[in-house]
Amino acid sequence: MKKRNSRYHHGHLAESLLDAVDEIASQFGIEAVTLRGCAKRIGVSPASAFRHYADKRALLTVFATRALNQLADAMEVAMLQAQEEGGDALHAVCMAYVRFALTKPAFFRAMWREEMIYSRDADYLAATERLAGYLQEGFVKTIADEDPCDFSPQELLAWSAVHGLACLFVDGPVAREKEREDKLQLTDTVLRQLLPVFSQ
Amino acid sequence: MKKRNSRYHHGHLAESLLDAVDEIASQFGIEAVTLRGCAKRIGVSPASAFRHYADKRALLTVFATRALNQLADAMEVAMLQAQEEGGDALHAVCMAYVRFALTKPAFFRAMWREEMIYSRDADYLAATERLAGYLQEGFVKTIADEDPCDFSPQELLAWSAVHGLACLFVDGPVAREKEREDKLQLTDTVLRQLLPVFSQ
DNA sequence: ATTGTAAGTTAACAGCGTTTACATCCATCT
DNA sequence: AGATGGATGTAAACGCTGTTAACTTACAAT
Repeated sequence: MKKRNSRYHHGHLAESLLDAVDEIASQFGIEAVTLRGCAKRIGVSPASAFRHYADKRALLTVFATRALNQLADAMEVAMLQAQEEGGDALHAVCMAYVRFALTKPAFFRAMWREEMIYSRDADYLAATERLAGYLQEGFVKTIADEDPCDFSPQELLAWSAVHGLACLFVDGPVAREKEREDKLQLTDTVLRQLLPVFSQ
Repeated sequence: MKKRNSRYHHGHLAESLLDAVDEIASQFGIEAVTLRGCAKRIGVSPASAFRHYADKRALLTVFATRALNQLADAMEVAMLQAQEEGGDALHAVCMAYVRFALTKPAFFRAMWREEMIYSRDADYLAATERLAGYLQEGFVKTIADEDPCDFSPQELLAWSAVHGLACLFVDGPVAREKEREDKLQLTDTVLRQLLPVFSQ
């Protein structure tokens, strides 16, 4: 399969670099991610990264895109499961959103750090749209959506609430000392406050 | 008043550094803020900053605290004005929140960038509590607050919604191409969706 | 076999945060 | 008024960063 005689060519450097970002960000936070550090972890020269990414920002953009898709995956799973069990799909998707932010805070931060990524990148934008799609999908059966691309006020409120809660948990002063499960419980309670908005 | 004979001692270096952060962040974003850059802008040696701040993170912490208090000031003004005019104080405070984020996005980002500041700093925490206070104040007349330090689900929902909307506008893909006024109009619409939550 | 190209290396650059040793000024005490 | 000590600024250096340019290696197609 792979020829390992010569160590000169790595073979999967682009992906390995992403994995290195993954590991360093998970351990030490996204601000601690360094091109040289990633290269060293893989056992490769610092300059080699530039054969695969235009600059550090491009690498972080791909990483953010990957993280977005991981979040979207989790939301999809939650949605399908809720639909199977006849539960509230929107609620399940929102809970998955916050759960991901609490489980992988560095990934969640990287997703939205506009100054660190190329936020106009096509793949990145596609990932955000996929994400938004799962949030909207909870509404299609209750509210007639005017424009599939744009958001209804209810949809935007749902996204804002869940995104704001995740951000306040991750970077803000809310429930800083509490356990993960307590935060999820709190999330559930807060989200239930939204029910009268959607069932009027 | 001030002796300007000798330029050796600056006199207001600590504040001037904060102003430099202010200007550079406003022009080029918070990620472009550099200790050396701030020092050069003031006309002072790079090392001088360390007489007043333990490290860069400490400087950014004070800057974030100042920004938090500026936001809290804006919220206070909005609240008082609404109370005078008999308007909805909570709505006014929330609108001020988003308006500040849109007007000074770099400041808003700096406030919540946990990895860039010492978020356990006493002054910083006091500023966040002051901020939270104005959001809670909109509730004191409608909902009996159990614990003034903790948040009720309604209060947390309000903060989450307004914070999430601000974050999505500033760093996210929502309404990226729209004008400031359109975003504020959208904010108003979204916030009005919350009314049934508080008036049941 | 030759050769072209993709993918790696090495060495260097300027700029960064930070520290250490030194210089200067100001306030205070005789 | 003169000495002195602490606060405040400077200069030079450290290792680290992202990035580039010139070079080398390995594979793939002719």
